[in-house]
Amino acid sequence: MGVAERKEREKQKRKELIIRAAEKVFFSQGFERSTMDDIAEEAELSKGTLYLYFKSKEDLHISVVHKVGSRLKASMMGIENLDEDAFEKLVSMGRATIEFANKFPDQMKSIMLLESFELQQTSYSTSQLKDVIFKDSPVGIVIRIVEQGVKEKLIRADIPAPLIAHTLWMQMLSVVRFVSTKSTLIKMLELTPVQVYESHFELVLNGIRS
Amino acid sequence: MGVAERKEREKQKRKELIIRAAEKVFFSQGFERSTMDDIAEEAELSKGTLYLYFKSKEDLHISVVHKVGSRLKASMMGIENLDEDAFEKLVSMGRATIEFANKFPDQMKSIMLLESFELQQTSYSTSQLKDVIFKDSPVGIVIRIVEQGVKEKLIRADIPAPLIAHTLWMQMLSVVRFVSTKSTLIKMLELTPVQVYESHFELVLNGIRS
Amino acid sequence: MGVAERKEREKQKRKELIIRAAEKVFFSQGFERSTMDDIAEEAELSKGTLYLYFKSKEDLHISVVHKVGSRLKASMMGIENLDEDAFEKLVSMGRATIEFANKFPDQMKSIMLLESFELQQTSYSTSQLKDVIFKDSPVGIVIRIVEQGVKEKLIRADIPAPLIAHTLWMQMLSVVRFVSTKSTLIKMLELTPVQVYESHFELVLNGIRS
Amino acid sequence: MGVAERKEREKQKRKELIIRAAEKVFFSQGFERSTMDDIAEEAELSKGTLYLYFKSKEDLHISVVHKVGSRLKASMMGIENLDEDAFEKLVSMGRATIEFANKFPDQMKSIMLLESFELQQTSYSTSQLKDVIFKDSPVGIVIRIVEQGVKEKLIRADIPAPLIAHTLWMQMLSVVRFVSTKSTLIKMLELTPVQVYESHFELVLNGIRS
DNA sequence: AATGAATGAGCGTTCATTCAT
DNA sequence: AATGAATGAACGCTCATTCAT
Repeated sequence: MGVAERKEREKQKRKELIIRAAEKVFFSQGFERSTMDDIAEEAELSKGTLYLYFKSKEDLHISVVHKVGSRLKASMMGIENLDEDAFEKLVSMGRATIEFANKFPDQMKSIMLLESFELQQTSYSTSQLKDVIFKDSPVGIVIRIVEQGVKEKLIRADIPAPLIAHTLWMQMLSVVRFVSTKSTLIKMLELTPVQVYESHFELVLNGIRS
Repeated sequence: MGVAERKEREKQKRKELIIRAAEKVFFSQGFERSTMDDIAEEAELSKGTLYLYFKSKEDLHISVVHKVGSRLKASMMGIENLDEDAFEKLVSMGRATIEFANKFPDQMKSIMLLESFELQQTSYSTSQLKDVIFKDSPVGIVIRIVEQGVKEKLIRADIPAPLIAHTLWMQMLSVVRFVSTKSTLIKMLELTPVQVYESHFELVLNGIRS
Repeated sequence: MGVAERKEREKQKRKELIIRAAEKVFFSQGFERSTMDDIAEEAELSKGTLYLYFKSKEDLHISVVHKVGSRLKASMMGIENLDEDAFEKLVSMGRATIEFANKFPDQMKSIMLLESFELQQTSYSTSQLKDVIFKDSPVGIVIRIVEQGVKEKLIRADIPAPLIAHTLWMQMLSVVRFVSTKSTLIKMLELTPVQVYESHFELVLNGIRS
Repeated sequence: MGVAERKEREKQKRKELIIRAAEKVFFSQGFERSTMDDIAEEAELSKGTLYLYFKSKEDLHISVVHKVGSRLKASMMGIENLDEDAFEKLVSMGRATIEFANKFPDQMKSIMLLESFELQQTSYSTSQLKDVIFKDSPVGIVIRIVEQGVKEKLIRADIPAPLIAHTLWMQMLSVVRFVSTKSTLIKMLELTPVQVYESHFELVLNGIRS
């Protein structure tokens, strides 16, 4: 019986291996420009093998997105249940996001790309991808924190919590994008990413204070 | 030389014609999924002719992006010279952007896509595209307005003007993206895009006030 | 104007050329085992060019079948209007078929294959092919000749003309198949194809005499 | 040795099992479109196992054909030794064939397909398949019956018995093909298959009568 | 200048076959 | 003996690009 179990585990490992290879390739070349050959080579497997684990390039793509999304979400799991007020939690989430972006820059990029996916006239599977990203998006957590903040009378109640939450999240992605994109500019201004992040928090949180 | 001139003008007209056709096609199907055949048909020219004016599909793509960028910039040209204070000008720019987004949603999408293009280490021409978008980005105008605001003592001087300007511009794109992406959500919250935009202005402008 | 015409004619020639190449390949290897590469090589064209003239391998296949069918039918066109009685016409048709089979053995093979196509569990386009072959099948002519024969009181009226016609046609294919398939056997029996054909006519025509 | 024997028997059983599975799959999807995976699944064995018993897909195909052929032949074994004259025996064989075609339409189709296989210069194994089908074809039995008929002075002696036999058999296949192929036509003519078969017998047997 | 026929490299996917376990 | 994971050579089809006219 240990055999069947180990086999299963090995199979999962292979799947992970392929997803990791696909991640690398997708992120470095974009989905459309990535070929199954590229991925196979990166994974050091034959192309046919990929199809043993994923039924199509698209299926593999979805798995990659899913994986990335759940990784981010996981890194935020704890925050919601901390013994902090809403503002502290929002800052914690921000820091967790930044940490994630530093640790896994490629994956953060993919998240930002995905969240603006509808911008591209994407063919086939946008709806599926949206589902995936929506289910795994941290925005759900943010909504609940904002609701808590409204209850605590810390956050203004005149704007619906979900709107506030989405705005916060989008602005969060905004800074991250800025820092990762315009690093040269930041250096030229003799600033550090940390300073940029901190002033961002100050500005936006101030904006929502009740 | 009149002849040579007219020839030149005709050539430019043809180029414009092709760019317009390409725009339509790229925006309706995405770059990768658009074929030179599609564009040729839309332009009512033969495929070979396209290569007389653009040396590759990529070259045509860059031209389209360039065109779109300069169109947005043009729509903001006047604002800088208005007899308004910095805050009024920033609001004017915001409104101009929103108007542009309403009038040419596809082109606005392409701008947002481009501004986050560097997220993908996209293959071939990212550096060229960056140049294009940077040169044409309205952020240059915003920088000058913020500098004016600092001089007017309306805007806080403790953060470098370019940083403020970039932040403002990124957040601007952020709301536009939000409105265009999450329109269903906005309806569900019984809000209108205008309300979303107005509260955005209030929040971010308040943040930078000196 | 002559230019456009000539172009059109050239285009038709190319189509013919491809069809002829495809014929060769399909008949020598069977449809499924023939590849577009094979056909392209036989036609001395690039694979892409084939798709300029035929939208798929299947489309090309149908064209080939069509061509072959109409070639056979054409070779029988005159017979129906001869000044002969039904029996003489049937013999004429038989001879025309044999002549065709001698002149274009590959194409005759394809006709026989097609007429029994429903035997194979053919996928996709059997219905289209059936239409093609039915429309072009000489059986239509045979039916009209048998009807004439019934009117002339030469052919028995107790069996419906179409049934007789189909039987005749199927038996005709039967001998052709026999001669082409079992030529060694025929030689061993010290017979000639002609003798086999003649005794066939005698037997089957005798059977339908009124 | 009992052990070795049982092993051998078991091996044969497995082979039979696989052939039966392959039969199902080949007949329901056609040879080219059937995959070893399909067959393995139908046999409830792993794909690798198939290669333990058959060295290739083609080898398996040949075995299937062989099996079908011998099944038909078996169903006619008894007839040759009946106490009937040649004509009665020929009718018996015809009826046996029809019965077989009714009971195993798919297998009958495959026989007919095979008998006209040489029409396609099919690739690989035609020669092997020919051997198989020739060895197992009921035509051998027919030849002996016709020879008996000649001796009995029932059947004309001016045409070599093998030629008559082959003609009869080919025409037999012809009707079966007709009935199975043109069933709609037969219904339209308000006929039954039985009537078609009976008139066939009448016609062809009459033709060979001495 | 303009055409459009021709090209050929490349793509996602399939599947007969092999081989380590 | 049996497995099933892995392979890799094809396949049908697409499309950016070239080039003779």
